[in-house]
Amino acid sequence: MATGRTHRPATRSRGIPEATVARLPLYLRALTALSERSVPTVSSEELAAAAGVNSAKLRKDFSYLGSYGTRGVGYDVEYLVYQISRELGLTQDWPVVIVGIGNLGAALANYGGFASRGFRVAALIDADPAMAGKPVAGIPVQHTDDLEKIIEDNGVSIGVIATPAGAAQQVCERLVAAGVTSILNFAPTVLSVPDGVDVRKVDLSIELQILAFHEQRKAGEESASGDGAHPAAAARKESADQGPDGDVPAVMPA
Amino acid sequence: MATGRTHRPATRSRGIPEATVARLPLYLRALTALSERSVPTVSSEELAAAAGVNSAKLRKDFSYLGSYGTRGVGYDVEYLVYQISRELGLTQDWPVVIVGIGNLGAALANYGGFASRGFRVAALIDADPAMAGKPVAGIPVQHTDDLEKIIEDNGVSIGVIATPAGAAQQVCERLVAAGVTSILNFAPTVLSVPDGVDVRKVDLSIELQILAFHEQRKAGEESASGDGAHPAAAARKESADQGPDGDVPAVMPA
DNA sequence: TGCTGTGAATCGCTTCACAGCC
DNA sequence: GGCTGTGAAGCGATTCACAGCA
Repeated sequence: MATGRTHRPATRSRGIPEATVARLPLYLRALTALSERSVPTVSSEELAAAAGVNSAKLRKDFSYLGSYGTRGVGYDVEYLVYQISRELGLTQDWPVVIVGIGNLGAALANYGGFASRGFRVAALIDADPAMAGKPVAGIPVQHTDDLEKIIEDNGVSIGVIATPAGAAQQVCERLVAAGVTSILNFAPTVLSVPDGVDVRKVDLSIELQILAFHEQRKAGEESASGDGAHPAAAARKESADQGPDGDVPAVMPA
Repeated sequence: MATGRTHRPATRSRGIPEATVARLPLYLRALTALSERSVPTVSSEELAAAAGVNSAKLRKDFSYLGSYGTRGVGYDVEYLVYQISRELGLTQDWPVVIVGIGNLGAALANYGGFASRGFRVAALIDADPAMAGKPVAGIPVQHTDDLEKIIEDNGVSIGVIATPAGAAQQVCERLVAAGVTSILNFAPTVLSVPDGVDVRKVDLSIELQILAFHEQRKAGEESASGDGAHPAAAARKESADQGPDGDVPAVMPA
């Protein structure tokens, strides 16, 4: 137990702010779309609009990576795609295991965006013996008993937990003991992990509760400002920050 | 219930920081677990540990809601559960529609945590005519053509988008035009919405990319500190901030 | 001229440390 | 003595505004 204040300046090593790291994937997606349309260059203004952030923030973000733009012109799309991919570590392939092949786990396994960029589903693992061998998304499900062997054989360092809440902590411990150092947790539980292991979580009901809070507030205000009333087609605004991204806390730092 | 409620929330629910709102669901979950175990009171220290945050932050968070604790003692569990639920708007029922009943949409529909607290799946909507009438999680899927009618008939103000990226913006516009003012977006796209509509997004591949960044960094450092090597059973640390929660940007404000 | 890159100002959240009350 | 509630300090992220360069 870490009682002794292990004060670590959070983001040590390379000085890219967490908030910036969390936005890089957004930029990358926007850039990839531009690349597919063979657009050669973009201005910070255009790219920011496509990524749903403001341009000053984007320029500041990029300034942490280096000086990849050209004054008076903008950014070379292909070059930026490469630089960001490299920065995010997507130029290599990351084998990933998914543990817990229920509804959600199966949906994740089938999710296309997985393989698309740098990630590969190396194995599916479930505790139900009846699932063993059954293929999901073309990959045979393996039993939890073999978890350690699977992790080691495939050199997996990223694990996805999609088990029920009750099983998550134990699965987490086995993953970590077997060598996994990054975990994406879909189970509605707080995971305890040793230093050096990163955890990110995705939780539907938390997101809904946050929306409900704001929804309730809207209902309470009701017609404070003059406009409002007709949300339909009219003015549209690029949402400044959608959801859990622009976030900061991100990962538990090593 | 009701121990020290001598005070009224002097600071009416105006200025609750987004970061605090994003943590309330976490506290609520921890408190609910305590409640089920019939624990009558908790200290900020204990509750903070259960929620995976630090105790000063928790106390500060609660101070925005009012003075619900008792000095020298702690917080009354039942009373706090009620206060936080009320603050989050969970004392009322929120009908929710899910649009896009593919793998993910179906998994969401089946997700238990949905109904558990304040939310009810009012309808499932899909563009595929072949899906129409087919029950998923006991609820018959309806066709997109009837989207507007469904929203209005059920008084839905929260929508979940689980469609492919290409369809998301259009679905979003129809939801908003029909009266939805909060959207949870699972499609990997930036949604444009009018002022007054909140959007939160959940994106698997973004989370993975953020993990990959840190993973790559770890591989680069390698052997900076002496220990390492045996991540197994030893020291375990309550992750300070797991994933997209402790976040701030949250919702696009009205 | 136009757009990037960045110091400086600002904002908001977190953390500290202790006063206040049980 | 113990634990909450909170002013104040600290810190990171955002935003501003403009210098610098193609």
